[in-house]
Amino acid sequence: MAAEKDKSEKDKSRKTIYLVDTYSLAHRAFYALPLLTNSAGEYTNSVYGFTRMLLSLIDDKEPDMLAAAFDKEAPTFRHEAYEDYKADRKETPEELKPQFALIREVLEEFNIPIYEKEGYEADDIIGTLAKQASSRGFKVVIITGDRDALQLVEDNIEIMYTRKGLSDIVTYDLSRVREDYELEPEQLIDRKGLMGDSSDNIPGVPGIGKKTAKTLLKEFKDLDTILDNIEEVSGKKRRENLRKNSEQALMSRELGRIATDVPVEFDTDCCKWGDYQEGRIYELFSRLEFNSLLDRFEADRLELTAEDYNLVENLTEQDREELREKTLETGFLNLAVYHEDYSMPVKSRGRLLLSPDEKKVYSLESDEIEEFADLLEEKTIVKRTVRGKEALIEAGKAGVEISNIKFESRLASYLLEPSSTVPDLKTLLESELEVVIQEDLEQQELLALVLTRQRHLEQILISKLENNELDELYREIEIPLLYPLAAMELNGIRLDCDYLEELSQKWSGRIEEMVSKAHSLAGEEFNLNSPKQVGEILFEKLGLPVIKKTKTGYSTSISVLEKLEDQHEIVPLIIEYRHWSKLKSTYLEALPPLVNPQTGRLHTSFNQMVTATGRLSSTNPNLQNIPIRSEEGREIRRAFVPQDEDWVLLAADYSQIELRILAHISQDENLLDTYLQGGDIHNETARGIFEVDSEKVTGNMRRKAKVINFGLAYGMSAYRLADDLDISRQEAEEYIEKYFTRFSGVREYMDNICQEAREKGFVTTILNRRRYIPEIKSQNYHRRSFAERTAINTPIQGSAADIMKIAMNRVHRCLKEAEWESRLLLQVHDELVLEVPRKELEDIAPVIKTEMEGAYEIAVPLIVDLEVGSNWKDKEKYSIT
DNA sequence: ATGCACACGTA
DNA sequence: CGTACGTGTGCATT
Repeated sequence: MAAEKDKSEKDKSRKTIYLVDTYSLAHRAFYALPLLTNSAGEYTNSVYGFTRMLLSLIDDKEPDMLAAAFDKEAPTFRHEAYEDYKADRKETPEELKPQFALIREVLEEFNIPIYEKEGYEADDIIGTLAKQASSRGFKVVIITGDRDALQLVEDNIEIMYTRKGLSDIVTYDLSRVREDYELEPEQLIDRKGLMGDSSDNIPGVPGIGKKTAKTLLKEFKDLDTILDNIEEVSGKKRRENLRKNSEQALMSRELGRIATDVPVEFDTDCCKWGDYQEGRIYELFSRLEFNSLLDRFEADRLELTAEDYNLVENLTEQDREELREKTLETGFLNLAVYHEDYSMPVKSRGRLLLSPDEKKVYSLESDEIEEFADLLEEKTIVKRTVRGKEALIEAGKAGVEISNIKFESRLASYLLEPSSTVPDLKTLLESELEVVIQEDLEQQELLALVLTRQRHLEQILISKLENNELDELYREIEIPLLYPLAAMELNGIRLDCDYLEELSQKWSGRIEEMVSKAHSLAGEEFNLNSPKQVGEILFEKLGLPVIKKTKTGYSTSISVLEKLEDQHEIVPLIIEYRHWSKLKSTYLEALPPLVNPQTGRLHTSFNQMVTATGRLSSTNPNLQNIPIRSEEGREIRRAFVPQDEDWVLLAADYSQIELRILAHISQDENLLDTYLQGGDIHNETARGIFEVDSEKVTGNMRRKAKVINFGLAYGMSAYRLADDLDISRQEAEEYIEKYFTRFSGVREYMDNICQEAREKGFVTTILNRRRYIPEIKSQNYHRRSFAERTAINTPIQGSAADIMKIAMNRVHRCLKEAEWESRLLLQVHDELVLEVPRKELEDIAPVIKTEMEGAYEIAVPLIVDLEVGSNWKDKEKYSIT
C-alpha cells in the first residue's frame, strides 16, 4: 500500500513528532462551532472541534508520535513581568472552561502525553519541547492557532497554523515564513517588540507598524542593533519614539518571545501514537455524543452473539435436575422475565428465564414456575434480576416469592444517572461492558444473553454505585422496594365501573349542551377540543385580546382564559367545558377498559426508574393523578372501592412532609420551632408577612401564606406569586422579602445548595440520592435559573421520596410478617392507600402510622394522618385511641 | 402508525 | 417566570 511505503520511507529519514497546542486549538474550535451540549448538559463544541482536528491530523499525516501542551490555570511569568499582559483579552468564556477537562480526557484516552507547567503558557511548553526534540534529531510539526509560534520555525521545525475555522490549515516551513514575512523566524520576535500586539495587549513602539518594522529589521537585523543605532534610523519622529520607548520595546519583545527553556523534560519515548483502546474511545465519544465519530472506534469491540449462551426452552427431566444442581453449586440465580406483551406484566403470561451460571439459560413457562419455588424462595441463593419487578409479579402470580434479590441492572443505572432516561438493556450492556451485541436478537434471546453477563454487569455497576456512595440507598431502599411495588401492582384496586358509567351518563347531557351553546355563541361550529380552533374563534373571530402566545399560535390555557372571563360569554363556557370533558375522557371513559378481566381490578404500573428526583411514577393508568380538587372531580374517587363490604380503604398521608424536610435541611429556627411545637406553619408565615399577631390572621391571609410557603420552597418568582395571588409585583416582592426575614434559614439553604451544586455538579437528598445539575453554570439566564430551582427543589422532593420509600418497605414487611390480610394498593407521593378488612382495621391502623412516622428521623416530627372509608372519596379521619 | 404541542389532572 | 409526573386530544408527519 502507498501509505505503507510512504511510512517506510519516512522511517529512513527523521521521525516526525507532532506537537499539539491544545489551548489554542480549543479556543479556535470553540469559536468556530455553535454551542453544542450533550444530553447531560455538558458543553461539547470545543471538545468536538478539537477532536475532529486531531483526527483529521491523524488521517492526513499518519503521525508516529504525538504530544500535547496544556496551560495551567495560573499567572505566568509574563504576567509577573508586565501586569497588563493580556489584560484586554476577553475572559475565557464560561461555556469553554469546563471543556478543557473533557479535552484532557480525550487526550488521556488516546494516550497522548500532556505537558504542562505552572507559570508557563502552552506555547512555551511547545517551544521547549520542539527545541528538545529537534536537537535530538527529530522533525517537529507544531499544530496551533497562534501565529506567535512562527518564531519557532527552523530547519526541522514546522508550524501547522489553523488560519480560520477548523479545516483551513497552512503549513509554515522556513521558506514559507521568509516568503510571507520577508524575515527570518527569529526576527519575528523583534518585529513584535517594535509593533506590539494588540490582542495580547503588548504595547510595542508607537508609530511603528508592520511595514516599518519589516524595513527596520531588514536593515538592522534585530531590535538590539536598531536601538544601538537609533541615529541611523530615518525620520525624526520615529527616532524620538524609539528613544522614548526603547525599554518598552525590549519588554514587548520579551513578552512575545516564546520560552524554550521551560523546566520540562520531553520523554520522546512516551509519545508513540496508536496506543489506545478503541472501546474506551468509543465509550467516551458515546458519552460526549460524538455520534459521527463513533463508527471508526467500534471495530475492536467484542461482539456478543447467540453463540455465547445456551437457551433451553422445553426442559427435560435432565434439564430440571441440572438447573437445580447448578444453582446449588454456584449459589446464585440470574433471572428475568419475558413477556409477549411487554407493557402489561399482570395481564399477559410470561416466561421466567433462569440462569445459574454464565452459559445456560432455562426458560420456564408460567406453569413451571411453581416447580422451582424452592430455588426461588431459598434465601441463601443470590438473585440478580433483569426487569426484577416484573419477575416478582410473574412469580407472584404462581404464588412464589423470589427471595434475596441483590441486583437489578437497570435500577443501578437509574441511581447513577436519574436525570436521563435509563438505557434499554442492550444499550446498557453494550456501554457498561464495552461490547457490541448481535443486531437481530429476539427479545427473549437478548434477555438470555444479558442474564449470562449479569455477574459482570453487577460488578461494574455496584462499584460505580460505591464510588458515588449510592450503594446503601440501592441495597437498603431501592432493591427492597421491588417487593412492595410488585405486590401493589399485583393487588390492583377495585373499580366500580357501573358508578363511572352512571356519572358519565349524567354529565354527557351537560357537556353536549355546552358544545351547542359555544357553537351558537361563536356563530359557527368548531372543535372545542382543539386549542388551535378555540384560539381562532377567540382571537380572530371574536377579537379578544391576545394575552400569551405559544410556539405554534395563541395560548388558550386556563390562566389566559381566566383573564378573559369577563370579556365574552363564551370564555367561561370554554373553561367549564374543558373541565368536564377532561374529567370525562381521562377518567370516566379511559379507566373502565383498563380493568383486568381476570382479576376484575385496575392494575397500574409503578415506575421506579423515571423521575429525576427519586419519586415513583404511575402509568397504565396513572393512578397518581385522580382528581380531588374540584367537587365534580372528587366524585370520581367514589369509583375506587375495597374488594367487598367487609373491607375498607385506608389512606395514610404525611402531613406537609416537604415543608418539614425543608425545616430539617435548612435548620431554619422559626420553621423548626413551629413544627416542634406542633404549630400551624401557614398561620406562622401569615403572621410574618402580614406582621400581625397570630390570632389576627384571617382565612384569606392564611391562604396567601400557603401559596407562598409552597411556592417559595421551589424558588417561585415574585412575578408568578403576584399573578397567583392577584396582587402587584411590588406587593409580592414585599411578601417574599418579609418571608425571608422571618425564615432567614430558608434563604441560606437556597444560597448554599446552589453553591454546592456549582462546586460538586450535583445535589443530594438525605439518603444520598444524587442528581446532576450541569446547567447551574450556564451563561443563559433561563437555563441557569431553572437549574437553581432544580437544585433547591430536588433535595426537598427527593428526600420526601426517600422517606416514603422506606415507609413502604416497612409497611409491606410488617403486613407480610404478621400475615395480615391488609394490603398496599397505591402510593401517591405522600400518601399510601391500603385495603383493610374491617376486622383488622383497629390493629393495622396504628402499625401503619407508626411505621410511616418512624421511617426516618429528622429534626421535626413526621406526622401521618389516617382516613378510612368505603371508597376513596368518602372517608373520615381515623384517630388512634 | 408515530411524534409533537398543548392543555390539565395529581403531589 | 414553582418542582415532579402521565394522558387525551388534535394535527402534522411518516
